[in-house]
Amino acid sequence: MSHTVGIRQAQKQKTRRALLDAALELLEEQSLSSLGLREVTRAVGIAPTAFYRHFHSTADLGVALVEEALGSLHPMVRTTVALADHERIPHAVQLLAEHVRAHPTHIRFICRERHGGVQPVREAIRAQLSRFAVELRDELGKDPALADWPEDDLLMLGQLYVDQLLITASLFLEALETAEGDGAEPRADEWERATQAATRQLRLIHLGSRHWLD
Amino acid sequence: MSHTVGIRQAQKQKTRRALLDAALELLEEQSLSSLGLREVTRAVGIAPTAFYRHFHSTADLGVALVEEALGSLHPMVRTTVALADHERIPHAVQLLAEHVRAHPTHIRFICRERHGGVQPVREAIRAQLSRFAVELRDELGKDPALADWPEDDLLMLGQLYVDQLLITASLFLEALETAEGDGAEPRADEWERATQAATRQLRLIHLGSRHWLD
DNA sequence: TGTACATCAGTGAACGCGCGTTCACTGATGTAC
DNA sequence: TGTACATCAGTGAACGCGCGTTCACTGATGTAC
Repeated sequence: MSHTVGIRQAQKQKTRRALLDAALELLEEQSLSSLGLREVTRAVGIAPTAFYRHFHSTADLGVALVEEALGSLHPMVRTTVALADHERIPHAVQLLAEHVRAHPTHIRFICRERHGGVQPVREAIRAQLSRFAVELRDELGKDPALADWPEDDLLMLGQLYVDQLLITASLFLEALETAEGDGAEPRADEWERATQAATRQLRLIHLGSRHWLD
Repeated sequence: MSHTVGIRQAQKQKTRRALLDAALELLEEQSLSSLGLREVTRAVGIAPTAFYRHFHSTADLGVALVEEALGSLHPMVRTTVALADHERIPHAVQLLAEHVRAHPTHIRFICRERHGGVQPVREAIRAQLSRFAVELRDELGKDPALADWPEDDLLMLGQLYVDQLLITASLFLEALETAEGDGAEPRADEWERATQAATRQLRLIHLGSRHWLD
């Protein structure tokens, strides 16, 4: 039997998790470039110097957050595009809405730091978004309706969708913020309006793609 | 004869300009939320305390930068949409490309702070972008091809174009950054590729709008 | 199983530094007569 | 035009504070025999 994780390693993982979570919460209200290492350790309840056992710097922590926030989303892209044409957009919007409600801090972090002041983090986000665009290109290429498209047109469409989905995510985020407190439900009509707007914009892009080669 | 500006007032304006310019340059490499008041005054060559004669805080300065960066663009929107259908997109892309080359710091600032860590600045940007969307809605409503559209569909289309133009602007910015030094020319093929991508994405949206009411 | 040593996550004191803000000031510019 | 006073953009010293980073350390966990 392969030995268990080890108490020491398990505890280290737990502290690392606490650092990431505390940072994510602090980043609700500020950018990474103004996030202090001491701020994070204070929130976790450990000495400032313990930070260095886990990350070189807050920028390093930021890169880890990018992988965490976007890494798990790749499977969702593939399964969504694999759906029948008319189910795709409602499904994507629904999935995104649920994801934003489940992980609002992740989404805000990505939106904020995509063009933020910390270069390695920007690069990490750009790399992840490129991956999404390429995956979309590959999946869309399997759609019979797009069979005749050249590869770079498909990539262009993929990028368009990725950017649009990010805009949609930030729209849902704004609807969440309109809610009174932090744990409060978003106003139902606000949420519905965001869903409608997102669906229509994606539908319009979809419609454009149907006539692209006319 | 109404008396001239006054030496004192002219000098104050000049210092204010210098503060805004210095801040804009410093914001190439960082976010507003980590920009220090002392950093800005040091770059200008005045005492830190003189800052308060012009702005309450760096957030306040940021709001002023928003008005400066976006305020002057409103006329451009109206004249572009007023063009004939087939000229609109090339003209818009061309205009945007020139604007990004002429004012890269402005564009980067807006992209960065749109979702950045300083709330009053986010609000100011959101307000300006809403104005653009409304202006686009009004101008697009005059287009015979969109005559039958309900107002809120037109607004949705306006928002889609605003967001897309911002994405395009940041695409041009990235092409600029690929250039070796700061003053260097962007590589011609890089620039051309950005132009092509922008044109095609806008054309696809335009195409979608032509078939929206089918 | 027991012992002796190695590892290493987290500690706590100390450092030099730049920050935002206060305050009383200076001296050129503006204004009233 | 000349004088006496008011205004106010910019100064410079001083403050308390939190920052990132260093360093030698502790003591629980891991490992070799």
